[in-house]
Amino acid sequence: MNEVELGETSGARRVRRHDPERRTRILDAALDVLVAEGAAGITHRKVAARADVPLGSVTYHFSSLAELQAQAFDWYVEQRTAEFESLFTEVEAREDLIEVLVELVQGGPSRRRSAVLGFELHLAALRDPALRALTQKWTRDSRAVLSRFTGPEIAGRLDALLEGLIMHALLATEPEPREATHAAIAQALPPLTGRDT
Amino acid sequence: MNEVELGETSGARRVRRHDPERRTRILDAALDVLVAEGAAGITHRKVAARADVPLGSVTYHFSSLAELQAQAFDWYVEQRTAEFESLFTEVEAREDLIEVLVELVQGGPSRRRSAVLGFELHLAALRDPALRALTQKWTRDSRAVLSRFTGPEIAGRLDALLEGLIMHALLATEPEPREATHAAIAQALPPLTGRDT
Amino acid sequence: MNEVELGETSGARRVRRHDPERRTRILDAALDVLVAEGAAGITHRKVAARADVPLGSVTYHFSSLAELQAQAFDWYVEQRTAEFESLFTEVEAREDLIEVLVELVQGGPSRRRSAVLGFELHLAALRDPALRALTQKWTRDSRAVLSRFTGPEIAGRLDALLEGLIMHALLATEPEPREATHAAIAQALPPLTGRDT
Amino acid sequence: MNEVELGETSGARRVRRHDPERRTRILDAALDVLVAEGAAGITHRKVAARADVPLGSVTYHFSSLAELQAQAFDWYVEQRTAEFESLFTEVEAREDLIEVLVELVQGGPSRRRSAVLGFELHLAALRDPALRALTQKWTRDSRAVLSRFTGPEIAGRLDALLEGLIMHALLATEPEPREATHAAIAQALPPLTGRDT
DNA sequence: AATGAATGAGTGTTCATTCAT
DNA sequence: TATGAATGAACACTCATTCAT
Repeated sequence: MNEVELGETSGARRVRRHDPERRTRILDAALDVLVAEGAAGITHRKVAARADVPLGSVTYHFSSLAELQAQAFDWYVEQRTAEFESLFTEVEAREDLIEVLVELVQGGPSRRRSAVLGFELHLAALRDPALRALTQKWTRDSRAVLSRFTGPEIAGRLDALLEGLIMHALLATEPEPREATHAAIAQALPPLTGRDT
Repeated sequence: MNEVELGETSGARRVRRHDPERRTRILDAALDVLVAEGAAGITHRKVAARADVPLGSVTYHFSSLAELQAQAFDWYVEQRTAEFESLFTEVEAREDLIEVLVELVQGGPSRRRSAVLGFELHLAALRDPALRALTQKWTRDSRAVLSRFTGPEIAGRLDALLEGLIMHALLATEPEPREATHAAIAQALPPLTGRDT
Repeated sequence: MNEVELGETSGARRVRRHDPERRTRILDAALDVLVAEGAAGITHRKVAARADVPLGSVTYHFSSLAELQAQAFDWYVEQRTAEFESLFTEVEAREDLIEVLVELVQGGPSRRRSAVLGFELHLAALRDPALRALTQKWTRDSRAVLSRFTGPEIAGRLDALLEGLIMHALLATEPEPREATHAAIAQALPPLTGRDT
Repeated sequence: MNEVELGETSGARRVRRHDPERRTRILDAALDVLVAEGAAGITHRKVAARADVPLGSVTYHFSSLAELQAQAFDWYVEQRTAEFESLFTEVEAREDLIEVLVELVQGGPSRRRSAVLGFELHLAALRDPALRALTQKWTRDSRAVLSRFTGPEIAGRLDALLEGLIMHALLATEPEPREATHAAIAQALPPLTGRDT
């Protein structure tokens, strides 16, 4: 809807005829660099190399490095929100919910990239008000999903708890026992309200 | 004798021949820069300017920027651990504990610097194993303090919850109501075990 | 069209948009610096200044200073080999050969640059195996040229003798008499074998 | 004679009561660095580290880096001249002389340090007139020693040849056969004149 | 006599960004 | 539309040298 092949007149992002996924490939590469080296390490050159595109291609598609970073975070949140939502499609009972959240926290290396990016975004947003709009929307969306099961108040607490648990899991040398995570989440989660019981 | 503490009128730097606190001043300056600009923004020059010492002085006292950063984080944790511990000296009943923790989360701009540095350290530690030793010791110490009131298991959950609440507080545009924070902490905190009831 | 070769009056640098010989100019400048200040004195900035290009241009064309030095030496050997070969095109008799070699040793300031660079290369090659490949090719080529007149064994000795004579000539405050050089070379050169007598 | 324990009044170098060999140890360390890294690599710090003395000790004993280098070369030539002279004490016949010189050229890694330093000095002297006085004295002395066996003219040629042979030996990946070196020297060496036949 | 602290100049290198093509 | 060449600012770091002690 907001992307047209031809005839665009506004200043909105163009779509290229050839290699239409180049933009996304660059964004993914930027996220890769972000995970690997942190916000300090992101440069046009590294992103270009990782995306396997010429240097000029990066500066062509993104008017500045800050813009590239911002759009990469946009893209990240977009993906992560969808993924987060999809986790709950089959949740029916309280125990299902707990199980999903435990998996979210414990989810091994596969979840690491995602988690690291989340914290990078949070920290970047501390200093960049433009990004703060994004984190707020993200938080709101996450809580909304949880709220469907818990009500808004519990959702907020749960969200904070998950954040802390994930950070600790990332930093721990040896993984927390699954039962401990389970107990922590269960304690925060009274009998479900919401669409089901 | 040839150096006067007071009466400096110009902004120009004085010759400081004997300056035994220079190291610490540089470390504090590094933390200031870290708060203001993040790990990405720390440079010898900015630190030197903030500490009001010549550039060469920073490289003289710290053999590399990584080393400076590491020692700054050490210094931060040392201070913060002491401060954290002192918060609990007068805690006697469950409600005291809750109150202290709510204050920790809500504590306004005065606590901002401290909190931001904590998250910067966490993020840096994700990539630097040397820093991970520091975060682990820090986490261990924090939990030990909490454990005196709650037992180890609850302490762990509580610590995670606090981490998440603080991050959300930092990012929120308008502060969470104090009651919400209170309720979240209270929920995580069963009747006290430990040295008192 | 918008750039004029002549008529530059100020020392200021012009914008040079299309400058296909820039690489070579940088290499020549590097050799100039090498002659003037030795391997110890070569820096990006000096080379840039001598080549009349911006600093960034040097680092753009050569990925490191070592690479610049290596390519400069390559370029030097390429030129010098050709020059060396051309010296012998008209040599027919033994006396012609001697005369050419005497000139090689005695050849005044015009030859100084070339000779100094040769020794710089030798010394650099002592520590850098990559350069050693270059000196070996160079030595092989030089000897091959001499061999056409003398056979390989004599060529080797002659080559060593010339090297020593040139070094001494460079270091002497007053030039060796031409006859002494002549005699030294003549002694090392038995009746010619090779393509002529 | 030129070094007194006490009561020095002139500006000449002092002798320290403690650690009287520190000066020489520093000079040897400087030569080590020179061999290892070339003239480009010599710094106060590296020399101090190699000599295992404090940084201040180097600047205390030598008023500048150039002075340190110059005195290191002095010290080198002094040692090498003595060593060179001693090589010939037992030379009686032409074949002895040849044998000594072949050994000089072929002498393996043990001679490498010495040879490298010789070329470093030559190259440095190309640009520093003060050092040129030293190289000239050195050359004169070497030739004088050879002259005792060969007469001055032959000594000069021989000296040049040796220089070239040594350089080639240093740069060659596989050593020249001993016979080739022998033949080269023998050819340059007519029946001996001098103190013996 | 001896040395560690200190500093400003200078190094190689990386980089965001601009621009001609 | 797309890109390689280009450049000036900034970076981390090294260093010779000075100086108080």
